[in-house]
This record gives sequence, structure tokens and C-alpha cells, in this order.
Amino acid sequence: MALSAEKLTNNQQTVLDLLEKSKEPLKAYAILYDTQKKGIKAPLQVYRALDKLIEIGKVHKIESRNSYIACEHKNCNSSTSTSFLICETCDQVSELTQKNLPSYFAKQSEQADFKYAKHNLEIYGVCKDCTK
Amino acid sequence: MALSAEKLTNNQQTVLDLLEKSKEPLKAYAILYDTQKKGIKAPLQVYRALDKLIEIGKVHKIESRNSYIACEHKNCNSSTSTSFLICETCDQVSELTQKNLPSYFAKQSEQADFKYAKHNLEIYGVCKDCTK
DNA sequence: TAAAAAGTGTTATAATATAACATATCAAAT
DNA sequence: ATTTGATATGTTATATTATAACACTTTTTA
Repeated sequence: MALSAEKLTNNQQTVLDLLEKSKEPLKAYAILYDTQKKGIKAPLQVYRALDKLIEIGKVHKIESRNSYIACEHKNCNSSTSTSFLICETCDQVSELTQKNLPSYFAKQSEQADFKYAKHNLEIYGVCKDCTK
Repeated sequence: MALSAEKLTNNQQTVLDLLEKSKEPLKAYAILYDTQKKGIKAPLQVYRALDKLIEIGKVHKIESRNSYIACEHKNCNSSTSTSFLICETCDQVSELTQKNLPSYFAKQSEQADFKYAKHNLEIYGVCKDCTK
């Protein structure tokens, strides 16, 4: 079955629903706490759901924060590269949708004799709302 | 006292020496294990040394690996932005020294109404040695 | 040289994540 | 329809990463 058409299991859907409702990235144990009423009882259930969701590109991990966010792009199948804008004031995170980043990084890498495969970019600063 | 002239304490120097000798990034508990003969006995001693070394720019953290690497640049005082090339084959990490990355990211961020402050970039791929 | 700032040593514990194993579900190929 | 193989589940335990709290010491600076 194609990844994009993948049917989610109960636990996976529960975790994804929560992340999609959330304004900010959530930590695994926050997800656990918030999904107890839906029957998720142990950390592993959360991590396994997250693993799958990340694999199919529905969720991304923000490495520097140990937190997880639903992908903003509809029908995103990519779990490879991620680029985030992280507001240091309000902690909100948005994705930088820059189609040419991979090729830019590939070029930069090449100059260091390095073969680019994928990347994780975390940009910190101040978001639109917080500059007002 | 200027950061660049900062004198390191014993623990800080011990941790930095180890990282500078290492070919790969090291994890905190690996550092702890390897510095026991130098008198470092507890995780907190390692983390405190790392915190300081990161603050003065001598060490960087690789977020997606929970590991630490000595800065390759002599007299680097910057703890703000980091850019790494991480080899998925041999786990060696080098720094991408691209002076114009910050301004490039600032420009990209601006298009999303986001005020760039600093960044963390982790590029995965295959290093020169491993492509042979 | 006193006060302030930074670092140390230590114990305990918090936060994040995975191992191991038995069982269950489900798609698809006989 | 039924076996099969892949994937998911539930559960307990534990590994890994990181910080809190507190008493004390050293270094810096005014």
C-alpha cells in the first residue's frame, strides 16, 4: 500500500489528532498524559505511534527540543528533511517550506566533499506575532 | 574578562581535552566514563563543564545525536549557530564553515515574517572517506 | 580583604527513550 | 476460508540523558 494512503491505527490516529490540534510542539510524555483517556497507557505506545507517524511523514521531531509536531503540509510523505522556524518568545514552531533548500545544501556539502542525503534545520528567532 | 581569553577550570579542561582528541562526537556518559581517572565522578560534573564549554563556543552539541564535539575553529567564541555534516556511514562529524549561511537563513526567514536570530543545521550524508 | 560570582562534590531524582516478550490484528496469497 | 507473514499492541522493566538541591570552595573584582 502506498504510504500516502496508509491507514492509521487507533493509537497512531489518537496521537496524530492531538498533535494536529496543538498550537505548539508536544513532548512525548505530554502526549502520553493527554491521551490517557483514549486508552494510551504507556510511554512505548506513544513512541511507537510517533515512530510510525514520523516514518510516513505526518509528524516531525524537533531534535533540539525533544518535541513533536504534526506536519503542516497536506499529504506530506516525506520523513527525510525538515526545516523549522522556532520562536524563542512564544515557542511556536512553523515549517520553512523552501523547495530549494535541499539543492542549496547539496551544493554547500559538495564543496566539503560531502554527499548530501537529507537535513534538519532549526532556525531560532522571533515570529511575526511576537515582533509586534 | 573577554570570553576568548577565558581560563578553563580543571574539569572544563579535562572534558575539552578529551573532546579534542576524539575523532567522533562523544556522549555525556561516555565522557564521564573516560574522565574518571582524571577525577570526574558524577554526570553533573560533565554536564556543567559542557555547559560552560558550549557557552564559550569551544564545544557544540549535536542535537539529533545527544552528543558533543569540540569546535574545529581556533578561537571560536560563538555558541550561537552551528552547522554540521554528519556521515551516516562512519558517524564522523565536521563543521560546515559557510560564512553566508546566517544571512541566507535570515533572508529565507524574512519571507515567512520571521526574525532570524541563530540556527542549528544538521546535514546527513556520506563523507569523503566513505564514498571511496 | 570583604563581597560577589563562579565552580565543585555529592546524592538524589527527573525526563526521555528503548528492550524484551507474549499476544493480537489484519492483509494477501494460497 | 485459512494459513502465513508482517505489523501493531499491551505490559513490565530498564536504559539513557539531564537536572534539582544543598553545602562548600575557589576565584575575581571592587
